[in-house]
Amino acid sequence: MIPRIMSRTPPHPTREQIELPLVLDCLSDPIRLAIVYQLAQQERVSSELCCGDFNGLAGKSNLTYHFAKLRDCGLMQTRVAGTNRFMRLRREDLDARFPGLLDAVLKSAAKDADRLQLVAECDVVEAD
Amino acid sequence: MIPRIMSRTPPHPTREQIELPLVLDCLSDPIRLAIVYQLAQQERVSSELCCGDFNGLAGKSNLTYHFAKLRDCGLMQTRVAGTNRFMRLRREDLDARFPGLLDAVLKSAAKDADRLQLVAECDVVEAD
DNA sequence: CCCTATGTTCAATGTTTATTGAACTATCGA
DNA sequence: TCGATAGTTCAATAAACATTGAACATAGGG
Repeated sequence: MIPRIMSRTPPHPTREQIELPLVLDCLSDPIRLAIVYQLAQQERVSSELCCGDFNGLAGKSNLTYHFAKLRDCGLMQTRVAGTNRFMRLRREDLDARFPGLLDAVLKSAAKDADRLQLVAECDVVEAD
Repeated sequence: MIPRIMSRTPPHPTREQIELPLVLDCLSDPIRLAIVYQLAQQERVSSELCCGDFNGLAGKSNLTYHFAKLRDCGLMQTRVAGTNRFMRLRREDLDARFPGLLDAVLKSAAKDADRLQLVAECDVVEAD
């Protein structure tokens, strides 16, 4: 049996490798849009969140799947710390690559927060 | 045998029915993004294009499929005129619903025009 | 050192998607 | 009225996608 390695930082695309269609496709999924939205709100505070902070959105293994997609398209970065993985938006890279895009999407999402069942700004607190 | 009707204007969503995830999903397909991009360039001129103007992008029946998706999500409008169907971007509705979004996507696409194999501004002329 | 918490991997599942080509509908002009 | 032109519909297909649960890996605390 080949042991599988899980403890290393997964690969991320470089800034230049970020592709518009992949980014848009990532953002088109309601769960991933909610993840990105939540990460964007966190930017004002500590800028990082860990997997468990999104448990309300889907099951654990399903979240892992969505995190991988968000990472692969360059929307977010994962940092491994002990048994936790901390994520943050790759805002600088996104803004450099596609100026105004992320903000336009986030503003649009905010406008439809109800419809999209997004967490309100003050709800972004850890659940017990 | 039930005769199928093809000559009536297909249904379009109202402005309020336009949904962010559907719009982003539509724009995430390279062929549809190219269609939208080309329609956006046409805005400066006659604002309308017909199906045949996109024949370079895919086969006819495949284009019909993509047009339907673009219509269903509210990105474009179809007007039936004789044996032609004229399309235009629903810019006003889009801008009202998600301010800045369409322009941000178009600007991002323009930046990657090469990578996305989009027609240059002056190339938007009918092929013989 | 074991137990628990955190998160990943993998295989299986059912759904949606994009793409074809062939058959069809509809309109226009000669 | 016939033929050409423009585009749609439908069925088939293969690929990609989202979701699940069970098994696993990893690190930290008693």
